[in-house]
Amino acid sequence: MMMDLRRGPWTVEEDLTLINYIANHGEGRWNSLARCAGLKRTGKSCRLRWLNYLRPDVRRGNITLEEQLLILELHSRWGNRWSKIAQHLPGRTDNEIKNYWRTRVQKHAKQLKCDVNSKQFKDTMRYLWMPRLVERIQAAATNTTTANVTAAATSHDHRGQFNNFNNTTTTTNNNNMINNLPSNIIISNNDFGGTYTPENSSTAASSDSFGAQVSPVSDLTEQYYTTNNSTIPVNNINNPTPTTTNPLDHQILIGGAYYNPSMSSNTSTYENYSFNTEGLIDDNYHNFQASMEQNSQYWLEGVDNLWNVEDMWFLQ
DNA sequence: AAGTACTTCAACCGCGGAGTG
DNA sequence: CCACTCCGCGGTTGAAGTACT
Repeated sequence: MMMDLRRGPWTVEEDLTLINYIANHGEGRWNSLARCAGLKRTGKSCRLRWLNYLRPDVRRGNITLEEQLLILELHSRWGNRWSKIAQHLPGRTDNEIKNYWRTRVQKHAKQLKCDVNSKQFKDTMRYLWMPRLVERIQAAATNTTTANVTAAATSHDHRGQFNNFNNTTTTTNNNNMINNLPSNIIISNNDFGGTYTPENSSTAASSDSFGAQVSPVSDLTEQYYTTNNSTIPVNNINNPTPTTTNPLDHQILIGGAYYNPSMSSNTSTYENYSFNTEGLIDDNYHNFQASMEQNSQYWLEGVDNLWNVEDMWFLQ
């Protein structure tokens, strides 16, 4: 029989009912859960409400710089695989990341009058946006060790009204946030001289943890060896020539600059690149900057209304 | 102050895959 | 196999909030 099902925003009472039911019976089997709990909602709706909102470990508040960096990085690898990306951002939901991408990233692309998938926009992200994010993360980490991130409840947040769970202020040390980056994104202030140790890299790619900077991060970094100070594509250990075509497969971040072999000329071998001790800058990066200057009028016009106040660091 | 445009994000929808009988 | 149900994912919508004129 088809009982009348509710739709639209959830009420406090419905939230309470769902929370209490799951506290007593656990989650899963959503259709029967909805029925047994007496909720006039579809199982789907209950699942969504729980996973995206009521779940105790859902992380609220603004997307941090580190999370932004991660989203850009992971999206460049996996595209719109939101749930997969979300797995690497503890407490964030696929919905939230998807919303972030659509409202922020796609907006910027639109304002630049280019497609998010275009090379132009990807280069902008890779050579300007992401390095700048890294710089800001570094700056934040060195400027203060007491900076806190507070997860603020929104006006839609019912949870604080009826229980104590998840109402603690989330306080995160910036150094810890940096440690939470995946190990193939290394923030480093020095040169390319990280010591490669095979035993560190090994095949033990079993952990999804972001904490260990000396071990590969599962499927993200199968092709990487990671050291304390640098991340080196496996291809480059004994063979200087990249063997895959995905530019990001070979992207290395050292000294706050992205090194991306495949951004270079047709003869993209690693020998083409020069490293320095301040940061690793390749010829392409210079070329890109040069072309940016050449097109400064275009870019500045675009950039002028491209970034909101929060993003004004971009211009400096 | 009021009207309008824009932004955000919670929630919905359709689809495809997995499981089951 | 086939039919059916359930679940999870990605795309989309629209209400509420905010900014702008």
